[in-house]
Formats: sequence, C-alpha cells, structure tokens
Amino acid sequence: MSPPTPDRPVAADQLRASVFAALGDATRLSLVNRLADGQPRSIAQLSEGYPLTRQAITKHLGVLESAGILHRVRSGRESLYEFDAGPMRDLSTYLEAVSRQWYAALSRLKAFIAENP
Amino acid sequence: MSPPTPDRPVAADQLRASVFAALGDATRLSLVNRLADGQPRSIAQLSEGYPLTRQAITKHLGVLESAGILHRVRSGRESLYEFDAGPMRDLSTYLEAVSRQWYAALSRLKAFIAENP
DNA sequence: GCCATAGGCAACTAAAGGGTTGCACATCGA
DNA sequence: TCGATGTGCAACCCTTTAGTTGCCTATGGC
Repeated sequence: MSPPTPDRPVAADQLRASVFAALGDATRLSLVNRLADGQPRSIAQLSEGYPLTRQAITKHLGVLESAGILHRVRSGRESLYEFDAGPMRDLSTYLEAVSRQWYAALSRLKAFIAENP
Repeated sequence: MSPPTPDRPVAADQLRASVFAALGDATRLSLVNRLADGQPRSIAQLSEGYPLTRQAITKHLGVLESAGILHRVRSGRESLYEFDAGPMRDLSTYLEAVSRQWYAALSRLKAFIAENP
C-alpha cells in the first residue's frame, strides 16, 4: 500500500459516491420518497404519475437497486420494489461526520484567534 | 416542513438532486473531505495527489461550487476554495427524515400484524 | 523588467446517462 | 383457452460529463 495518502479517492469514496449518484436525479428521488412508506410497489404502479415511459422508470429503479437503496422481489408476473433505509442512513452518518469535523475545526480556529492578539 | 411526501419530481427534489449529484463522484468526495478541515486551498494545492490534470480538478471544483458545497475566493493570482457545510447538512436532515419515515411505517405495520391474528 | 507560477478559456474526444420504440414472453383471470 | 396485463430485452438517439491538450492572461518575486 502507499503509506501516507489518506486523501486520494479510496474504496469508501467509490461506494458512497455510487449511492450519492443514484440519488442525484429528481425522478429517482421522487421514487424513493414514494417507497419510503414501506409499502412495496410494482413497476406499473411506480410508473404512474410520471411523463416517462415504463422503460425509463425501469432503468431508474435499476440504478436505485444497484446502489442498494431498493430491493426487487418478483411476485408472480410483477416485480415489486421495496425500500431499504440502510444506504441512506450511512450517507446521513457520513454527512453528519463531515459537517461536525468542519464545525470543530472552525471552533478551534476561532479559539486560536481569540488567544493570539 | 421537510418531511417529504411529493409524488412526482418537484422543485425541492431538483435542488437536492443537484447536490447529491455533485457528491456522486469519488474524486469530488475526496476533494470535499480535504476541504472539510476548514482550511481554504488553491487549485494547485488541491490538484496534488490525483492522477488528473489541473483542468479536470478545476471542473470538479466548479461542480461543487455550483452545488453550493464550496465557495471560491480569489486571492491574488490564486483561487481559493473553502468548504460550506450548509448543503450537506440539509441533505443529512433530508436523509434522516426519509429513514425515520420508513422506520415509523414499519413499526406501524408490525403493530398492526401483532394485533390481527 | 523578467520569468516562473496560478488560473482561465476553448475545442475536442470518448463514454455514460436518460430516454424512446419495438417486440417477445410470462402470467392472471374469466 | 384467450386476451389483457406486467415485464424483460435490445437497439437506437441525443445530451451531458469527465477528461485531455493547447494556448493566453495575470500576478508575485527577484
């Protein structure tokens, strides 16, 4: 391993980035919002209310599934998609950590300035 | 106001999606990580350690700036970028709300099942 | 005033993304 | 059994994105 390089894009970044990217589309965010009530829905159901074809929605669902945000369960002739909060909780934790790090650094800076005339 | 229930893509989704999209790249995540210590850095500094050209990094920084995650401050001949925790805090709040909504719905479902033999 | 350094701008390429259409296939229900 | 419904698959299109190269401008230091 290369010793001292904690900064270059690492595996963890790749993983998070793929989840962020999956959420980086208004249609997909909307789909997630609908499924966050815990009730699984079919592709046909999820396609209702969008000015898009069923195929387009299918692709979006595929992206969300690849990111682990949704799971697909076949039931008879339909594919039901259900929400999984795990990945989004992870992101939330990560974002919280970064924000906290920033606030902490800022506080230290302020303290330093206050103590040095 | 934020607990999301919108059915189709709405303005709020567009805004959040753009921030999510900005974070949906490993290189950009890495840049954010570096700047989250609160210390502004120049493009040249930020370009170090990546197998990319300075121009590529410049573009990434532009994306992050457009999303409001970074701010640019010109200082002499260099452009300093500094971190702003606001957008990421918003996302964290949003993700937390969605997760909470899901857990709540799941709890209700369990309770319902327990009460109906 | 000179030169090295830091950035900005523009044009270009390759690949990924978002979307569509067309068609084949499985399954449900009367 | 038969038609309607729900999906899957593939090919295709257009736009965006990630990245490069080349060149020109501004600034800082000596």
